[in-house]
Amino acid sequence: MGEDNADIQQAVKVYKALGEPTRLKIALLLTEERNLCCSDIGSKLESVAGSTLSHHLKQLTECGLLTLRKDGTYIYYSVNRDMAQKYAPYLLV
Amino acid sequence: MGEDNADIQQAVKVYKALGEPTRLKIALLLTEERNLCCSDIGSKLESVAGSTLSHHLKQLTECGLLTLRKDGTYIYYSVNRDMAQKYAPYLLV
DNA sequence: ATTATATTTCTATACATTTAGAAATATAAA
DNA sequence: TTTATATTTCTAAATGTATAGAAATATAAT
Repeated sequence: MGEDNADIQQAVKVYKALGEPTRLKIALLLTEERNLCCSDIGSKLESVAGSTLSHHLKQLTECGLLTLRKDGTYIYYSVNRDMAQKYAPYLLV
Repeated sequence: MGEDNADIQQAVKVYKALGEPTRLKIALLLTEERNLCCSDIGSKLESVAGSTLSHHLKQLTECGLLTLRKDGTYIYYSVNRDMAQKYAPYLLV
């Protein structure tokens, strides 16, 4: 196996993040359109509480799949395409 | 989004299956070496009960990532490379 | 300063998952 | 037919996750 333990743990985090419907939808949204903020994303999903959304975005960010850029009160999210390419190029279709 | 709902559900299943360390290790093992049976796999992992292993293999099979071939009392597992290619080519390294 | 908006953290609850022992099933070997 | 081996299903306990409301934080606008 060419994969060391750290890499496996990283992969588990990424796949765990994508293995939940709301989060996978968020990742797909952000692959299609970059620089969406939390409330943009919220308005594109059916009724998810802000606190729930925040929790999901944190998970997607912490595994490295999303990057963020702060601007004032807003936080703009985008997918990290290198990570998507490595672990789940399915997203990039 | 080019992905329809059924495809998203399928992808969620695959990523959920891979988002757990024991299952990801099983998938990596089976990418390296095809046609391993349940107990072969068990002996390559550190102390996992047979019932637990069976449960994990079921999940990996039900999402389509693994194929199986029965031979007598044994069941030989392999990765479905098309599925791996589509959702997680990371496995194929 | 006050108010409004965006997002997070805290807290609690409901739900799902992981785990393994024990019992069950299935096939093969003696 | 009895015994051994491989795997599954059942059951229960422990742990983890998703969810959202309420309170907190942070920035911007009035």
